[in-house]
Amino acid sequence: MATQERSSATQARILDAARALFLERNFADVTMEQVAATAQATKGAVYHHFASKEELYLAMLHADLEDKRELFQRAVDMPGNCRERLRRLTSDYFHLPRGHREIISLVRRDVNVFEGDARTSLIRAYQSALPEQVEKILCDGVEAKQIEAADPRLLSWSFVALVEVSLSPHAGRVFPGGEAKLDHILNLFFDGASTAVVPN
Amino acid sequence: MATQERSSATQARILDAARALFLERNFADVTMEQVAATAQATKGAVYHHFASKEELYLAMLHADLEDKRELFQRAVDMPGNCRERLRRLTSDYFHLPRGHREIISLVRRDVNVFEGDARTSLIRAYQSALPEQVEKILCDGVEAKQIEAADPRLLSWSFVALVEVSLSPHAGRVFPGGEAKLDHILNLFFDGASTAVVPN
DNA sequence: GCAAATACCGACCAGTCGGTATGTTTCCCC
DNA sequence: GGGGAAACATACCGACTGGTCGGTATTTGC
Repeated sequence: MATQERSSATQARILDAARALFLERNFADVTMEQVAATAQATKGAVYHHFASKEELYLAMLHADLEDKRELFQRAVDMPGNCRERLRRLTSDYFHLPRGHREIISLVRRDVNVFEGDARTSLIRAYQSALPEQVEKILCDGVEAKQIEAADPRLLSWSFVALVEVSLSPHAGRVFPGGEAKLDHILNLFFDGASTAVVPN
Repeated sequence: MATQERSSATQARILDAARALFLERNFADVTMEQVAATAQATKGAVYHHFASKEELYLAMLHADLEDKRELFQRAVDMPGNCRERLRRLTSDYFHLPRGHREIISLVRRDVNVFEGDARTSLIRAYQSALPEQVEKILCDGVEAKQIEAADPRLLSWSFVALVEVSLSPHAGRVFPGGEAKLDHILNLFFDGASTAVVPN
C-alpha cells in the first residue's frame, strides 16, 4: 500500500510541476527534464507515469478543467436570477489560487500545437468546463427576459473574455478588492459602458 | 538598382511567409527552413536579411503593428462621438484581409517566449497600435459624459477582447454580414446584454 | 570590361530534447 | 523469505533545427 501511495504522490507532484511550468512557458519551451526536476523526480519517473509529453500536458489540462467544470456547475445549479448566478460563478473563479486560475487562458494559448482527437477533446473539455456553463445561465436569462435575445454562445464567450481581461495585473491594481472587480465586470456585461439610459 | 529591388522583394516574400506560418503555428513550431521554403528562398537568404529567428519574428510583428497603428489613427482623428469613432475603428479592422486581422491575437499568444527589451518593445508596439488608440477614444467619451467614468485602459482592453471574440468562426456564422456583427459588438459594449432600461 | 560589393546558396556543425533501453531498488504476496 | 513486479534511476540514442561559413552568381561603379 505504501508503494501505491508513493506512486500517486509522485504522479501528483509531476502534474503540479507541469501545471506551473506550462503556465509560464510555451508547450515547446518546457522540457521534460525541467518537469522532472521541478517535481523532484527524474525523466524516467515522468515517462513511467505519462507516455509522452503531449499526454502529460493533456492529462494536466483535463484534470484541471474537470475540477473547474464541477466548481462552476454549482453556480449553474444555484437558485436565483441570471445575474446572481453569474456573479457566483465569477466569484468562485476569482477565489481560486493563482496557479489554477490562469490555466484556462492557457488552453486558448496553445491549443494549436495539437491536432486530431487530442485537439478536439481538449476544446470540448474547455467548452464544457466554462463557456457552456455560462451559456446555460445566459439561456435561462434570455428565457426569463432578463437578457436581450442574442446568440447565447457568443454572449458566453464575450463574458469569459471580459473576465479574462480582469486577470491582468493592471486590473488588479485598479480594483484591489475582489468585490469591486466583480461588480465592474457584471455592470459592464449587463449594462454596458454607456451612461445613456435609453439605448439607441 | 535592379538588385536592390530584387533584394527587397525577397525580403517582403520572407516577411509574408513568416506572417502566414507564425499565424498558424507556435513560434517554436515554425522552422527557418519552412519560412525559406514558403518564401521560395533558402535558409541562407533568410539569414542574410534577418540575423536570427527572433529578429525575423519581431520584425514581422512590428511592421504589421505599425501598419495597424496608422490605420486606427485615422479613426481616432475622425470627428464624431465616441461610439461613431469606435465603430469606424472596428469596421476598418474587420475590413482587413484575413491574414492581417489575426496577427493581433498572436502577440498575446506568444509574447511569453521573449524576455527583456524584445518583450517590452513588442508589448509597447501592441499597446500603442490598438489598446491605446481605443483608450483615446474612450477618454474623450468619458469627458463628454457619453461613457461612465471608469478606468479607460481596462475599458479599452475589454473592448478589444469583445472584438477578438467576434473573430471566431462561430461569430462569423451568426453574423454573416459585417454590419450586424459590428452592431452587436457596439451594442454589447455600450448598452450591455441586459434588457433592463434602468441599470441598478 | 574588370573588380569589388551584394545577394544568395546549401552543406555542415553543434547543441538540444523527446524518447528508450537497461539497470537498480523497494515493496508486496504467497 | 524469496521471487516477481512495480517504481523509479541513468545512460544513451537519434532526429531535428538554429545558426555558420565557404563559395557562387549577378550587379554596379569606374
